[in-house]
Amino acid sequence: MGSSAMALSDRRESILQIVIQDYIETATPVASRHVVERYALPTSAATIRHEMRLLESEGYLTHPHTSAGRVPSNRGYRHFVQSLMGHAELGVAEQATVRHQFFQAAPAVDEWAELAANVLARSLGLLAVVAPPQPQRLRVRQLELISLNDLLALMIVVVQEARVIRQLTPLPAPCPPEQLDAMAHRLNSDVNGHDADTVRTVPAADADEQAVLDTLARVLDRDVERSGAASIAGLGGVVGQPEFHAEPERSLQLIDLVDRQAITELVPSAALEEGGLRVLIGEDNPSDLLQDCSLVVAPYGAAYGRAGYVAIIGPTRMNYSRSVAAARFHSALLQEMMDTVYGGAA
Amino acid sequence: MGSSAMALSDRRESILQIVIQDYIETATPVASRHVVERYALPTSAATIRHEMRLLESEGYLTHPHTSAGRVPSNRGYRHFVQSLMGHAELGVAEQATVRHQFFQAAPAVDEWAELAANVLARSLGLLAVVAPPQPQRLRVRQLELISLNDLLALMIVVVQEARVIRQLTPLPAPCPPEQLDAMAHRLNSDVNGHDADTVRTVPAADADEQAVLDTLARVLDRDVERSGAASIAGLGGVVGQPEFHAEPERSLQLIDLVDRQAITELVPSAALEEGGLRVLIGEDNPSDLLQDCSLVVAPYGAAYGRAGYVAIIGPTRMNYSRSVAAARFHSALLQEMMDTVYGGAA
DNA sequence: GTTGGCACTCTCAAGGGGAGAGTGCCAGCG
DNA sequence: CGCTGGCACTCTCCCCTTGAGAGTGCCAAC
Repeated sequence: MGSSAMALSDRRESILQIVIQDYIETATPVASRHVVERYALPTSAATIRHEMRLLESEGYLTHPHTSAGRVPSNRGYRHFVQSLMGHAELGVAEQATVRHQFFQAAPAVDEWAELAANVLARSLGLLAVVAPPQPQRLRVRQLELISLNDLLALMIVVVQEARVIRQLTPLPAPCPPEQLDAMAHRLNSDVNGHDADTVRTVPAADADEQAVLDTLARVLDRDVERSGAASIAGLGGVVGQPEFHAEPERSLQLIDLVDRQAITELVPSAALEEGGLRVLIGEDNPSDLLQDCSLVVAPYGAAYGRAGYVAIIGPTRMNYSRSVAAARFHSALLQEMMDTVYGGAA
Repeated sequence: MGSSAMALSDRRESILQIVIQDYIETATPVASRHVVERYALPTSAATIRHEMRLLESEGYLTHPHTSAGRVPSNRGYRHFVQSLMGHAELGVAEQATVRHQFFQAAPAVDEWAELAANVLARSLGLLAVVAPPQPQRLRVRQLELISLNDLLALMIVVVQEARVIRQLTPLPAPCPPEQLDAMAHRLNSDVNGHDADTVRTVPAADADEQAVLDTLARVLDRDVERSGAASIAGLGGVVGQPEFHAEPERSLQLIDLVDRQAITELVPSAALEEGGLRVLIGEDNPSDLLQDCSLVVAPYGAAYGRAGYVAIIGPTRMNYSRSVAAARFHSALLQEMMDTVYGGAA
């Protein structure tokens, strides 16, 4: 495995960087001759071969077979991400466009997550998973009751955790629209800021009010479970990558996971705890499915419960620089959106 | 092409039925010997071969190549669907389970569509697309304004067409919560029952009110476009089918279409106009992508605008009996749900 | 009308070069 | 002492061939 402590010489580092960037771009093993020609290096192919050999003996590169060019190993990618890739930012114009789209969208975390996933998937061509934060409890911000008929009301609850909940509520006693309106007004001050538990302690004036409060409490409980359905986009882009072409079963597994909304299982919760952006490469990932894949995770919204995250999944050969920049930008934007719109109440 | 008018003999019909059912089940061309053995027919393989040859000359069966068994042609499938397959219904227990799930869900067409797509995809193992009806216009039923801060309000619009719209609204002049509340109350009677066009004619008392009305009108217009985002599920099941294994590019196209939410384009609007359930087989379909696929479409909710639909997409080799039964059941259920919950207002 | 027999056709999987691509190493050179 | 050109070596990939297997189509007989 070579001496992992020894620093790489400058030239060797830049060769490593070239090999990785070229491989990221072309998806084919990169040959010594290709390197000198394309990058107009002042050395011969033989010299590059020599350096590549050393890089391989130190574990940064591999060899699919004897007569193939070099391919970055996971260790190579890791070094690249830590030291070689630099720190890119999204272009100003792109930032502005995305920001604009967000302020156009309906003001709910789920919508933002959906939008973020779509934008990320499209701009990176990779799989994007965006999960809203999971509140531990939901607190009422505003309660509305809309009469559908005398015995059925539509309840709308805006909660402080950036969600709007809708629920049908049967009424035990007939209740005309105006009366329902009055009830909503009355209850609003009683339940404002309350969570499921404290809503249960609010006294009710009559049977209808009791029914509404019961439903409200139940719904607050239920939505804690249900909330945070992650948005997923970009499946087409990722299974179109050459690494998936070779192994159709892997593609199928991935498709199935996405279809069943179960890729969230692939994002290890440990990655969220530190709070910073993380890059998991190859075997860092818990699942076999992602052995040749990398995962970029950026958490956000920890103040609103269990943190949500922006995750990018793609082959280890992904463009880390862009992915990291995009994930960082979107997580920050989501955080900002939540703070602006719902922050005052958190 | 043989005499299309001539009726098939009883024996030939039952051989056709056996071949189609066997092929649906096994996905491999069915050989004459296989038929006599598996179904214990009182004739020899040679006789079956003879009949198959006639069925082929009449266009009901085909031949992948000289030494392969028979495969149903599109015409064969069509005949099967029309005359041979019978009329199945979903099991009572299954009906009850699904019904229960629907009444548990949040009361909005989009949620129901999502649920229906998931249930269908899971139970059939095929691609399910469920689109809510598209209203021609949205009419306000109730308007709520929630103050986020002095310059930003959260607008919630309940419309008569079974939807709840949320939108952020910047306010030109600072407006404290109580004042906003009063404005909502005042506006509510002005806009109730109005659509985008008539909302624009409502006079505003001040700049903030104008801003709110503008946003409202814009949002009503925008959501007419946006509404009816179809729910899609079951991609995993369908690309796992053997017919897609052979052609990865086709799978990719399909995945991409699903990913971009664009499969709705594959459902020809002509199929919705008659109002009844339709089965489109192979070249009946407008898109090249579905050449070896069939589409089962069941419209619903035409009373609420342009009709929504329940669509099942799978290889022509799909289980038509189950697909048709399931599509019929779900479209009826969706219709029923809409009528129960929003019917009074339509 | 039905049947067994048989020749015929086509697919599919396995095996065998030949071309091409790259490396590893070495001897020589600045 | 590091760099370079040269060259043998290895491995993949593609094409071709070959043989086994599967099913049919047809025919002559019942």
